[in-house]
Amino acid sequence: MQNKYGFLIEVASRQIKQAFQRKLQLSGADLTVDQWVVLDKLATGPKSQVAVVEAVYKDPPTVTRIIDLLGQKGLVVRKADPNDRRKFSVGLTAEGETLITQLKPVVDDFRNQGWEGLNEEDYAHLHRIMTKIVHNFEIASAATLMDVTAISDDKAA
Amino acid sequence: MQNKYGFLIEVASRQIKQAFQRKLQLSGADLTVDQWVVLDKLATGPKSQVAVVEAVYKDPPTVTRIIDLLGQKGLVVRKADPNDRRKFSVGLTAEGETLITQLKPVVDDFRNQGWEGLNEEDYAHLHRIMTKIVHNFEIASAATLMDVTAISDDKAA
DNA sequence: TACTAATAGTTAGTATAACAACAATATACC
DNA sequence: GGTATATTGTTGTTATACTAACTATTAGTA
Repeated sequence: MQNKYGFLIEVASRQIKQAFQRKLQLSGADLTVDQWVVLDKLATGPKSQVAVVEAVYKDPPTVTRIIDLLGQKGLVVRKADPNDRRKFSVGLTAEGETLITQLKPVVDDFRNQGWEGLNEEDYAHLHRIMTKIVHNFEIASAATLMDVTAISDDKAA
Repeated sequence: MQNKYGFLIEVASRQIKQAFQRKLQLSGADLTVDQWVVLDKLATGPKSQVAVVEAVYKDPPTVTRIIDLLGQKGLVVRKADPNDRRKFSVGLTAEGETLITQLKPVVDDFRNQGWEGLNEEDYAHLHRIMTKIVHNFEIASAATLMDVTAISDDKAA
Protein backbone atom coordinates (compact mmCIF):
# COMPACT_ATOMS: atom_id res chain seq x y z
CA MET A 1 0.00 0.00 0.00
CA GLN A 2 2.97 2.32 0.13
CA ASN A 3 2.94 3.10 -3.56
CA LYS A 4 4.45 6.26 -4.90
CA TYR A 5 1.22 7.96 -5.92
CA GLY A 6 2.75 11.39 -5.36
CA PHE A 7 5.51 10.80 -7.86
CA LEU A 8 3.04 9.28 -10.30
CA ILE A 9 0.65 12.20 -10.04
CA GLU A 10 3.38 14.80 -10.28
CA VAL A 11 4.98 13.35 -13.38
CA ALA A 12 1.62 12.87 -15.10
CA SER A 13 0.72 16.45 -14.24
CA ARG A 14 3.94 17.77 -15.76
CA GLN A 15 3.49 15.70 -18.91
CA ILE A 16 -0.11 16.78 -19.40
CA LYS A 17 0.89 20.41 -18.96
CA GLN A 18 3.69 20.01 -21.48
CA ALA A 19 1.34 18.43 -24.01
CA PHE A 20 -1.14 21.25 -23.56
CA GLN A 21 1.63 23.82 -23.92
CA ARG A 22 2.66 22.28 -27.23
CA LYS A 23 -0.96 22.33 -28.34
CA LEU A 24 -1.15 26.03 -27.53
CA GLN A 25 2.04 26.74 -29.45
CA LEU A 26 0.85 24.79 -32.47
CA SER A 27 -2.31 26.86 -32.44
CA GLY A 28 -0.11 29.94 -32.70
CA ALA A 29 -1.12 31.37 -29.34
CA ASP A 30 1.60 33.20 -27.43
CA LEU A 31 0.38 31.96 -24.06
CA THR A 32 1.58 29.70 -21.28
CA VAL A 33 -0.77 27.12 -19.80
CA ASP A 34 -1.05 29.05 -16.55
CA GLN A 35 -1.77 32.25 -18.41
CA TRP A 36 -4.53 30.42 -20.26
CA VAL A 37 -6.05 29.19 -17.01
CA VAL A 38 -6.23 32.71 -15.60
CA LEU A 39 -7.47 34.20 -18.86
CA ASP A 40 -10.20 31.60 -19.09
CA LYS A 41 -11.35 32.34 -15.54
CA LEU A 42 -11.90 35.96 -16.48
CA ALA A 43 -14.24 34.93 -19.29
CA THR A 44 -17.15 34.95 -16.86
CA GLY A 45 -16.56 38.61 -16.06
CA PRO A 46 -14.08 40.95 -14.31
CA LYS A 47 -12.73 39.80 -10.97
CA SER A 48 -10.55 41.07 -8.16
CA GLN A 49 -7.18 39.36 -7.91
CA VAL A 50 -8.24 37.62 -4.74
CA ALA A 51 -11.16 36.14 -6.65
CA VAL A 52 -8.76 34.90 -9.31
CA VAL A 53 -6.50 33.44 -6.62
CA GLU A 54 -9.41 31.45 -5.25
CA ALA A 55 -10.56 30.37 -8.69
CA VAL A 56 -7.26 28.99 -9.93
CA TYR A 57 -5.71 27.88 -6.62
CA LYS A 58 -2.52 29.80 -7.10
CA ASP A 59 -0.72 32.18 -4.74
CA PRO A 60 -1.32 35.94 -4.75
CA PRO A 61 2.25 36.68 -5.97
CA THR A 62 1.88 34.20 -8.81
CA VAL A 63 -1.44 35.70 -9.86
CA THR A 64 0.02 39.20 -9.71
CA ARG A 65 2.74 38.20 -12.14
CA ILE A 66 0.52 36.27 -14.49
CA ILE A 67 -1.84 39.24 -14.71
CA ASP A 68 1.17 41.50 -15.32
CA LEU A 69 2.14 39.32 -18.29
CA LEU A 70 -1.41 39.08 -19.61
CA GLY A 71 -1.58 42.86 -19.32
CA GLN A 72 1.67 43.31 -21.26
CA LYS A 73 0.16 41.17 -23.99
CA GLY A 74 -2.91 43.39 -24.06
CA LEU A 75 -5.27 40.60 -23.09
CA VAL A 76 -6.48 41.96 -19.74
CA VAL A 77 -6.68 45.30 -17.92
CA ARG A 78 -6.66 46.29 -14.28
CA LYS A 79 -9.24 48.91 -13.32
CA ALA A 80 -9.63 50.54 -9.93
CA ASP A 81 -12.48 49.23 -7.81
CA PRO A 82 -14.63 52.24 -6.86
CA ASN A 83 -15.88 50.58 -3.66
CA ASP A 84 -12.55 49.40 -2.28
CA ARG A 85 -9.37 51.23 -3.08
CA ARG A 86 -7.27 48.19 -2.23
CA LYS A 87 -8.82 46.20 -5.04
CA PHE A 88 -8.50 45.99 -8.77
CA SER A 89 -11.15 44.83 -11.14
CA VAL A 90 -9.31 42.70 -13.69
CA GLY A 91 -11.15 42.16 -16.95
CA LEU A 92 -10.61 40.99 -20.50
CA THR A 93 -9.81 43.35 -23.34
CA ALA A 94 -11.39 42.86 -26.76
CA GLU A 95 -8.21 41.01 -27.76
CA GLY A 96 -8.58 38.80 -24.73
CA GLU A 97 -12.16 37.94 -25.62
CA THR A 98 -11.18 37.17 -29.18
CA LEU A 99 -8.31 34.93 -28.14
CA ILE A 100 -10.53 32.93 -25.82
CA THR A 101 -13.03 32.39 -28.58
CA GLN A 102 -10.26 31.25 -30.90
CA LEU A 103 -8.77 28.87 -28.36
CA LYS A 104 -11.94 27.23 -27.07
CA PRO A 105 -11.99 24.57 -29.82
CA VAL A 106 -8.29 23.90 -29.30
CA VAL A 107 -8.86 23.34 -25.60
CA ASP A 108 -11.87 21.10 -26.18
CA ASP A 109 -9.86 19.11 -28.65
CA PHE A 110 -7.11 18.64 -26.13
CA ARG A 111 -9.51 17.46 -23.44
CA ASN A 112 -11.17 14.97 -25.73
CA GLN A 113 -7.84 13.64 -26.91
CA GLY A 114 -6.54 13.13 -23.39
CA TRP A 115 -9.71 11.53 -22.14
CA GLU A 116 -10.09 9.12 -25.06
CA GLY A 117 -10.78 5.56 -23.97
CA LEU A 118 -11.94 6.68 -20.54
CA ASN A 119 -15.46 7.25 -19.32
CA GLU A 120 -17.52 9.05 -16.70
CA GLU A 121 -16.90 6.28 -14.23
CA ASP A 122 -13.15 6.73 -14.63
CA TYR A 123 -13.51 10.42 -13.99
CA ALA A 124 -15.47 9.62 -10.84
CA HIS A 125 -12.66 7.30 -9.72
CA LEU A 126 -10.00 9.88 -10.48
CA HIS A 127 -11.90 12.56 -8.66
CA ARG A 128 -12.66 10.39 -5.64
CA ILE A 129 -9.06 9.23 -5.23
CA MET A 130 -7.57 12.70 -5.62
CA THR A 131 -10.07 14.13 -3.19
CA LYS A 132 -9.33 11.42 -0.67
CA ILE A 133 -5.59 11.90 -0.85
CA VAL A 134 -5.85 15.66 -0.53
CA HIS A 135 -8.31 15.35 2.35
CA ASN A 136 -5.91 12.96 4.04
CA PHE A 137 -3.45 15.81 4.31
CA GLU A 138 -6.14 18.11 5.62
CA ILE A 139 -5.39 20.84 3.19
CA ALA A 140 -8.54 22.88 3.55
CA SER A 141 -8.28 24.98 0.43
CA ALA A 142 -7.51 22.08 -1.84
CA ALA A 143 -10.26 20.01 -0.30
CA THR A 144 -12.64 22.79 -1.20
CA LEU A 145 -11.33 22.77 -4.73
CA MET A 146 -11.95 19.08 -5.10
CA ASP A 147 -15.48 19.40 -3.81
CA VAL A 148 -16.21 22.29 -6.12
CA THR A 149 -14.66 20.65 -9.15
CA ALA A 150 -16.92 17.69 -8.66
CA ILE A 151 -19.94 19.82 -9.41
CA SER A 152 -19.04 22.76 -11.60
CA ASP A 153 -17.59 21.99 -14.95
CA ASP A 154 -15.91 25.20 -15.95
CA LYS A 155 -12.35 24.52 -14.88
CA ALA A 156 -9.62 24.74 -17.47
CA ALA A 157 -8.28 21.47 -18.80
CA MET B 1 -16.74 13.91 -20.91
CA GLN B 2 -14.85 17.16 -21.24
CA ASN B 3 -13.96 17.36 -17.58
CA LYS B 4 -10.96 19.31 -16.44
CA TYR B 5 -8.83 16.39 -15.37
CA GLY B 6 -5.64 18.33 -16.10
CA PHE B 7 -6.53 21.08 -13.68
CA LEU B 8 -7.62 18.54 -11.08
CA ILE B 9 -4.41 16.56 -11.37
CA GLU B 10 -2.17 19.61 -11.34
CA VAL B 11 -3.72 21.13 -8.24
CA ALA B 12 -3.67 17.82 -6.40
CA SER B 13 -0.04 17.39 -7.36
CA ARG B 14 0.89 20.81 -6.01
CA GLN B 15 -0.98 20.20 -2.77
CA ILE B 16 0.62 16.80 -2.21
CA LYS B 17 4.04 18.28 -2.84
CA GLN B 18 3.33 21.09 -0.41
CA ALA B 19 2.20 18.64 2.26
CA PHE B 20 5.35 16.57 1.80
CA GLN B 21 7.50 19.69 1.94
CA ARG B 22 5.95 20.62 5.29
CA LYS B 23 6.56 17.09 6.51
CA LEU B 24 10.22 17.39 5.55
CA GLN B 25 10.53 20.72 7.33
CA LEU B 26 8.88 19.38 10.46
CA SER B 27 11.39 16.56 10.47
CA GLY B 28 14.12 19.18 10.53
CA ALA B 29 15.56 18.26 7.14
CA ASP B 30 16.93 21.13 5.06
CA LEU B 31 15.74 19.62 1.78
CA THR B 32 13.22 20.37 -0.92
CA VAL B 33 10.95 17.62 -2.22
CA ASP B 34 12.76 17.46 -5.55
CA GLN B 35 16.12 17.28 -3.81
CA TRP B 36 14.75 14.38 -1.77
CA VAL B 37 13.62 12.55 -4.90
CA VAL B 38 17.09 12.78 -6.44
CA LEU B 39 18.86 11.91 -3.20
CA ASP B 40 16.66 8.86 -2.75
CA LYS B 41 17.43 7.66 -6.27
CA LEU B 42 21.13 7.67 -5.46
CA ALA B 43 20.54 5.33 -2.51
CA THR B 44 20.86 2.34 -4.82
CA GLY B 45 24.36 3.39 -5.80
CA PRO B 46 26.28 6.07 -7.74
CA LYS B 47 24.83 7.09 -11.09
CA SER B 48 25.64 9.30 -14.04
CA GLN B 49 23.48 12.38 -14.36
CA VAL B 50 21.77 10.93 -17.39
CA ALA B 51 20.80 7.92 -15.30
CA VAL B 52 19.35 10.27 -12.70
CA VAL B 53 17.49 12.16 -15.42
CA GLU B 54 15.86 8.93 -16.55
CA ALA B 55 15.11 7.82 -13.02
CA VAL B 56 13.32 10.96 -11.87
CA TYR B 57 11.86 12.19 -15.18
CA LYS B 58 13.33 15.64 -14.93
CA ASP B 59 15.32 17.64 -17.49
CA PRO B 60 19.13 17.52 -17.60
CA PRO B 61 19.44 21.20 -16.62
CA THR B 62 17.14 20.68 -13.65
CA VAL B 63 19.12 17.65 -12.51
CA THR B 64 22.40 19.54 -12.89
CA ARG B 65 21.11 22.26 -10.60
CA ILE B 66 19.59 19.93 -8.02
CA ILE B 67 22.86 18.00 -7.81
CA ASP B 68 24.71 21.32 -7.43
CA LEU B 69 22.55 22.11 -4.42
CA LEU B 70 22.85 18.63 -2.93
CA GLY B 71 26.61 18.98 -3.38
CA GLN B 72 26.68 22.34 -1.60
CA LYS B 73 24.86 20.69 1.28
CA GLY B 74 27.51 17.97 1.39
CA LEU B 75 25.04 15.18 0.66
CA VAL B 76 26.42 14.02 -2.70
CA VAL B 77 29.69 14.20 -4.65
CA ARG B 78 30.53 14.16 -8.34
CA LYS B 79 33.46 11.93 -9.28
CA ALA B 80 34.99 11.59 -12.72
CA ASP B 81 33.98 8.48 -14.64
CA PRO B 82 37.22 6.69 -15.62
CA ASN B 83 35.60 5.09 -18.68
CA ASP B 84 33.92 8.16 -20.14
CA ARG B 85 35.33 11.59 -19.58
CA ARG B 86 32.00 13.21 -20.38
CA LYS B 87 30.37 11.54 -17.43
CA PHE B 88 30.29 12.01 -13.71
CA SER B 89 29.58 9.36 -11.19
CA VAL B 90 27.32 11.00 -8.65
CA GLY B 91 27.16 9.29 -5.30
CA LEU B 92 26.07 9.83 -1.71
CA THR B 93 28.41 11.08 0.97
CA ALA B 94 28.28 9.64 4.47
CA GLU B 95 26.03 12.55 5.42
CA GLY B 96 23.78 11.74 2.50
CA GLU B 97 23.48 8.12 3.59
CA THR B 98 22.71 9.15 7.13
CA LEU B 99 20.05 11.62 6.06
CA ILE B 100 18.29 9.03 3.92
CA THR B 101 18.23 6.61 6.81
CA GLN B 102 16.78 9.29 9.06
CA LEU B 103 14.13 10.31 6.57
CA LYS B 104 12.91 6.89 5.45
CA PRO B 105 10.38 6.56 8.28
CA VAL B 106 9.17 10.11 7.66
CA VAL B 107 8.57 9.32 4.02
CA ASP B 108 6.80 6.04 4.77
CA ASP B 109 4.63 7.83 7.26
CA PHE B 110 3.68 10.39 4.64
CA ARG B 111 2.75 7.72 2.12
CA ASN B 112 0.61 5.85 4.57
CA GLN B 113 -1.13 9.01 5.67
CA GLY B 114 -1.95 10.07 2.12
CA TRP B 115 -3.17 6.65 1.08
CA GLU B 116 -5.42 6.14 4.11
CA GLY B 117 -8.92 4.99 3.20
CA LEU B 118 -7.81 3.83 -0.23
CA ASN B 119 -6.85 0.34 -1.34
CA GLU B 120 -4.88 -1.53 -3.96
CA GLU B 121 -7.81 -1.38 -6.32
CA ASP B 122 -7.84 2.40 -6.08
CA TYR B 123 -4.16 2.51 -6.85
CA ALA B 124 -4.80 0.34 -9.88
CA HIS B 125 -7.51 2.75 -11.02
CA LEU B 126 -5.28 5.76 -10.47
CA HIS B 127 -2.45 4.15 -12.33
CA ARG B 128 -4.59 2.98 -15.22
CA ILE B 129 -6.24 6.38 -15.73
CA MET B 130 -2.99 8.31 -15.56
CA THR B 131 -1.31 5.92 -17.93
CA LYS B 132 -4.19 6.17 -20.37
CA ILE B 133 -4.17 9.96 -20.37
CA VAL B 134 -0.42 10.15 -20.82
CA HIS B 135 -0.50 7.54 -23.58
CA ASN B 136 -3.25 9.52 -25.29
CA PHE B 137 -0.77 12.32 -25.74
CA GLU B 138 1.85 9.92 -27.02
CA ILE B 139 4.49 11.12 -24.66
CA ALA B 140 6.94 8.29 -24.98
CA SER B 141 9.09 8.95 -21.94
CA ALA B 142 6.16 9.42 -19.61
CA ALA B 143 4.42 6.38 -20.99
CA THR B 144 7.50 4.39 -20.14
CA LEU B 145 7.47 5.83 -16.67
CA MET B 146 3.89 4.78 -16.15
CA ASP B 147 4.60 1.28 -17.31
CA VAL B 148 7.64 1.02 -15.11
CA THR B 149 5.94 2.46 -12.06
CA ALA B 150 3.29 -0.20 -12.32
CA ILE B 151 5.83 -2.84 -11.54
CA SER B 152 8.74 -1.48 -9.56
CA ASP B 153 7.97 0.04 -6.23
CA ASP B 154 10.98 2.18 -5.49
CA LYS B 155 9.78 5.58 -6.63
CA ALA B 156 9.75 8.41 -4.14
CA ALA B 157 6.39 9.35 -2.68
C1' DT C 1 -11.97 58.72 18.06
C1' DA C 2 -7.98 55.91 18.31
C1' DC C 3 -5.99 51.50 18.16
C1' DT C 4 -5.74 46.95 16.45
C1' DA C 5 -6.50 43.49 13.25
C1' DA C 6 -7.65 41.87 8.81
C1' DT C 7 -7.55 42.25 3.73
C1' DA C 8 -5.62 43.32 -1.13
C1' DG C 9 -1.89 43.47 -3.57
C1' DT C 10 3.23 43.95 -4.45
C1' DT C 11 8.23 43.01 -4.08
C1' DA C 12 12.25 40.11 -3.10
C1' DG C 13 14.68 35.68 -2.84
C1' DT C 14 15.24 30.81 -3.81
C1' DA C 15 13.97 26.57 -6.27
C1' DT C 16 12.08 24.12 -10.13
C1' DA C 17 10.42 23.51 -15.32
C1' DA C 18 11.08 24.02 -20.00
C1' DC C 19 13.56 25.47 -23.90
C1' DA C 20 17.64 26.78 -26.58
C1' DA C 21 22.35 26.96 -27.36
C1' DC C 22 26.76 25.41 -26.27
C1' DA C 23 31.55 22.73 -25.19
C1' DA C 24 33.65 18.47 -24.62
C1' DT C 25 33.91 13.86 -25.59
C1' DA C 26 32.70 9.48 -27.69
C1' DT C 27 30.79 6.67 -31.49
C1' DA C 28 29.75 5.45 -36.26
C1' DC C 29 30.80 5.25 -40.76
C1' DC C 30 33.21 6.01 -45.05
C1' DG D 1 42.37 7.91 -40.33
C1' DG D 2 39.10 11.45 -40.62
C1' DT D 3 34.66 13.38 -40.60
C1' DA D 4 29.86 13.54 -39.33
C1' DT D 5 26.85 12.49 -35.62
C1' DA D 6 25.33 11.42 -31.06
C1' DT D 7 25.92 11.79 -26.08
C1' DT D 8 26.92 14.15 -21.57
C1' DG D 9 26.63 17.89 -19.09
C1' DT D 10 26.51 23.10 -18.52
C1' DT D 11 24.83 27.89 -18.97
C1' DG D 12 21.25 31.36 -19.97
C1' DT D 13 16.49 32.96 -20.10
C1' DT D 14 11.67 33.09 -18.94
C1' DA D 15 7.81 31.50 -16.14
C1' DT D 16 5.85 29.50 -12.09
C1' DA D 17 5.67 28.03 -6.75
C1' DC D 18 6.40 29.17 -2.30
C1' DT D 19 7.78 31.95 1.64
C1' DA D 20 8.43 36.19 3.90
C1' DA D 21 8.14 40.92 4.38
C1' DC D 22 6.02 45.04 3.14
C1' DT D 23 2.47 49.10 1.82
C1' DA D 24 -2.05 50.71 1.59
C1' DT D 25 -6.56 50.42 2.85
C1' DT D 26 -10.59 48.79 5.35
C1' DA D 27 -13.03 46.78 9.27
C1' DG D 28 -13.55 45.88 14.09
C1' DT D 29 -13.41 47.37 18.70
C1' DA D 30 -12.35 49.59 23.11
